[in-house]
Amino acid sequence: MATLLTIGDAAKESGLSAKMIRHYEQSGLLRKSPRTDAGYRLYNSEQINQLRFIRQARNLGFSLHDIQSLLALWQDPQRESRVVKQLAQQHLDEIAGKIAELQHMQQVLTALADSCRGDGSPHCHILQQLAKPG
Amino acid sequence: MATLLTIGDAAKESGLSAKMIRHYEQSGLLRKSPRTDAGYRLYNSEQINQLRFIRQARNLGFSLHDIQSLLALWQDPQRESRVVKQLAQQHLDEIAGKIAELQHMQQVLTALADSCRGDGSPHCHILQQLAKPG
DNA sequence: GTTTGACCTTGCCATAATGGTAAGGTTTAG
DNA sequence: CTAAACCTTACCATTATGGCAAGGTCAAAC
Repeated sequence: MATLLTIGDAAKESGLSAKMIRHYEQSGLLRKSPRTDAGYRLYNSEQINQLRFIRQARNLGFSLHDIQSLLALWQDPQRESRVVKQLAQQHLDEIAGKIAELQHMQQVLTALADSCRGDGSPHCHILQQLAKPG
Repeated sequence: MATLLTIGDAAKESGLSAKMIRHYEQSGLLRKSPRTDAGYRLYNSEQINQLRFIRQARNLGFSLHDIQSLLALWQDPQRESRVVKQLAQQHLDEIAGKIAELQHMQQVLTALADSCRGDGSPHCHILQQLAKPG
């Protein structure tokens, strides 16, 4: 059965917002969807699957740019899994980089916060440290 | 000695870019700096210190919004260190949240990547998983 | 004294991904 | 027939930063 959903229902089905779906279409991530006579977008189950794919990739932190590649690979029966894995690995490297950066901030700031009494007095190592020229 | 620096030198001294300094001024983070007759901004050593303060806070990931508060606290001799510590703790919570989120992505994606052969064949668990309805 | 290069100025546009709002058309249920 | 709940487009906002362009200024070299 070729059930066709309007964008609101497609949003509910996919876990995206209608706003995002329109945005993805406009930015070329999705092909333009067919419309009713009144101009309402319609989505079939294949397109719903695409939307779900996008949502899951977003949940893994992939950029829309990367997702465009992932979608293309997904739809290419001739793809080499090497390419997909490479994309994933690249993204993992990025994630690891961000984690490291955040952990560094965490470490430094935790040390500072620990040495701040946090009471009613104005003395505070955090401000003191931020004010140091280093 | 009241050495006055132009914005380029202030940028070098502080580790910020001239663009950022102008932006900080325009967004109210910094007071409007005095100008030469020709309209060039001039910075004295106190303002250079402020710029350094901002850079260090940025390095710890504080938003410009938070930095505005930090600057105000820094310049208030009546501050209570409690307030500073609270700000820091709040930011630490945010950092921890982001780290957790990234680590979750890392974990899931690593598992997927590990189960992708990454060779010349089209078979790929990563795409398979992204395509699953869950 | 003029030229040249390195500065400075403002203003506008771009990024990434999303949300909000407004003004207006459509469909459906009462 | 009307009201609610949809849909449409278009524009603006967010966050922090970079880039570019058109034009003014300053210092040094010629």
